[in-house]
Amino acid sequence: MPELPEVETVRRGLDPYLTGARLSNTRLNRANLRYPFPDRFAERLDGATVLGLERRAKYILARLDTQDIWVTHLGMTGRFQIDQSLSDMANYYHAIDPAEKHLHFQTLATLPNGSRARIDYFDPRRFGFMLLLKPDELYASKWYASLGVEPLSEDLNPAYLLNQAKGRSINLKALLMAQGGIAGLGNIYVCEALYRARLSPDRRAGDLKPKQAEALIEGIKSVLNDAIAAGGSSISDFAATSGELGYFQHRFCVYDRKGKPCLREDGGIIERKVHQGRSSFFCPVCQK
DNA sequence: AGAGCTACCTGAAGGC
DNA sequence: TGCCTTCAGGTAGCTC
Repeated sequence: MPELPEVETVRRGLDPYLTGARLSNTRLNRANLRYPFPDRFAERLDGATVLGLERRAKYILARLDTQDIWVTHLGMTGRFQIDQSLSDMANYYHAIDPAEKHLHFQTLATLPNGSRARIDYFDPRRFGFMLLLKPDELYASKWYASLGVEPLSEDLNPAYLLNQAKGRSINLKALLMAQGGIAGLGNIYVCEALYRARLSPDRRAGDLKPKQAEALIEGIKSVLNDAIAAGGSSISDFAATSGELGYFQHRFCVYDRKGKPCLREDGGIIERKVHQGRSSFFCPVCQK
């Protein structure tokens, strides 16, 4: 599900309910997702107030007034859902019936004006995870420190990309997928960005020319911005916190379009090829 | 350094 | 109807 646009869509959906809210009644329905939940997780969330919600790459960071930072990664199938229809505490918890066997985490967010929302986290494959860290623990952690630049920031520019690509023999698909260079792109948006730049995923990174780097930067930023504006891409099971689906999936030019015609006048038939174990989709005619 | 494979886990879809 | 295989938005770890 979630690459940067989907994670940003989730962050924006949660923000009005979580920022400024006091957490309570946190409940875990199992001991682990990808990793075990943090020690005393529910106890440490309960009573805390969320100061703000941020996104870094594909991570959602909730800063708490307890100095803890509540980190969530959605993995492949993680999904937050908000329920504001709480008439009384008796219906606070979902009944855990078979249809909701993937509901792993719940917390109650109460804003200063008294309005309440229950925040539910579902994750069928459980590749997602939650952490609770002090700021210095976060900044010192290997995974956080190794994240590359934010693609929508000024930090991602042609000079940076050329420097990343310089002398590398990996292909462009691998270069863009690596979270240590540019953080937040995933399989879909890498495919789409390469298409927008008319560059083949197989092209050797070290051969990238300045003009091509500019086109690639433009492709990356434009596809991410377009996808965020569309509320992300809903394929299979992604939905915003409101349950609404994104609609960028209807605007894919290459992803999951194997055998279909390229949308460009000078294009061919979209092909699928595996790079590093992940499907790449591209037009062999207009992407060189 | 980089490619390829495995693992984590469930569910959907397609072939027969 | 089932049974089997393949594939899926991510990341980490291992070998060669």
